[in-house]
Amino acid sequence: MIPNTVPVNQTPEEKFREYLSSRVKPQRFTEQQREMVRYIFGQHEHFDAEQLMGDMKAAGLVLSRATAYRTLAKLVDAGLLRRLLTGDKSRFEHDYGYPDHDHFHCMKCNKMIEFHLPEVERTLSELAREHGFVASRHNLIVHGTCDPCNQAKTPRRLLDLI
Amino acid sequence: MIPNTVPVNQTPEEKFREYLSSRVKPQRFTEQQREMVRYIFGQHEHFDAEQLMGDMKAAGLVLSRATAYRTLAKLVDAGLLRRLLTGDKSRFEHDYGYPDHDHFHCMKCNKMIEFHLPEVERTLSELAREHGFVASRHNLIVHGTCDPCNQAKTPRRLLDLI
DNA sequence: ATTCTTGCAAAGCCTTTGCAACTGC
DNA sequence: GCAGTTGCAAAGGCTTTGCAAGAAT
Repeated sequence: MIPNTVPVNQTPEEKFREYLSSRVKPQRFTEQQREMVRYIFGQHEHFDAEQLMGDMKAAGLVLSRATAYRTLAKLVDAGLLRRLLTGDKSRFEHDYGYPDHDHFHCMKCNKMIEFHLPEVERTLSELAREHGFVASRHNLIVHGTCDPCNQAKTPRRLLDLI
Repeated sequence: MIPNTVPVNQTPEEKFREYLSSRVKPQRFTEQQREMVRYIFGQHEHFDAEQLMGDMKAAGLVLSRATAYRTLAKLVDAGLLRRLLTGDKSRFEHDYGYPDHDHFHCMKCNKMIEFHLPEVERTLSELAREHGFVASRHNLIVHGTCDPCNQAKTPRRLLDLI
């Protein structure tokens, strides 16, 4: 449904280096940052800070919580990652080298299904223009339950019984 | 652009009472809850928990933080309020008696501008159906800067100078 | 009377930050 | 060597929760 990639002419690592060095106040590219970028772009799941640290630790890569958060913020700012607002904590996904898309979020299994609706985006930017609003990005998540979870037909839980 | 209200046949207070008494385990309607419902539906701004408590206190109505949060959760569950995910904290707005809509969120002045695009909703539910996804609600926020803030033309701040 | 709600303060959770040691450039 | 980065632990901001006292049904 969504093509897997968009052609890019730099690796995520290169793009990040470029971002860092182009700052008014140049920033440094460290080993921890390199490991994070490589690990993150070596897979394609949505993740949150805690998951990332856990997975990297399991892969023998260690970094402190502080560095994880600090670097994630830079990666978002650099346009390499996109931050998703799902309610509680921040979740991240690839931005660079991956087409724009929105999500279905399954409230049962927590899975995120990507989709892309160009006409919706066109409609939105048109409306924004009419309002004199300068749109920079949007966040669209449709909450519900996914097909597998619906098929499962688990007897619904009576939340009020407690 | 958006009609101000949708016809409803119960006051918010009545609807909340009904919700409370229809629970498997009936809940009680207290004075603090009544004050909250009346205060909230007596105005029409978007608000967060802290603002609500501050405003109510200024109006001579007191309630504890715990009660504010607990009641807001019930009001959302009852379909009276809608919870908006703007990133940091939860913001709320009327749901009952107010048409579905989405938002432009101004990143400079924090204002939220409402809009309603039926065709977008139609497109989304169609796509959901195709995926076997059962959608229950969605959250769409377009971030950017609003017309007044754009007109203001304040010299842009060099965030990197620090 | 029973059972839910309140208020307080403490704890929880995610995220940020001060500071000394460290490292990229 | 200078200036930015790391790691630790502590603090921060928003939200939830345990518990005893109070209130709704």
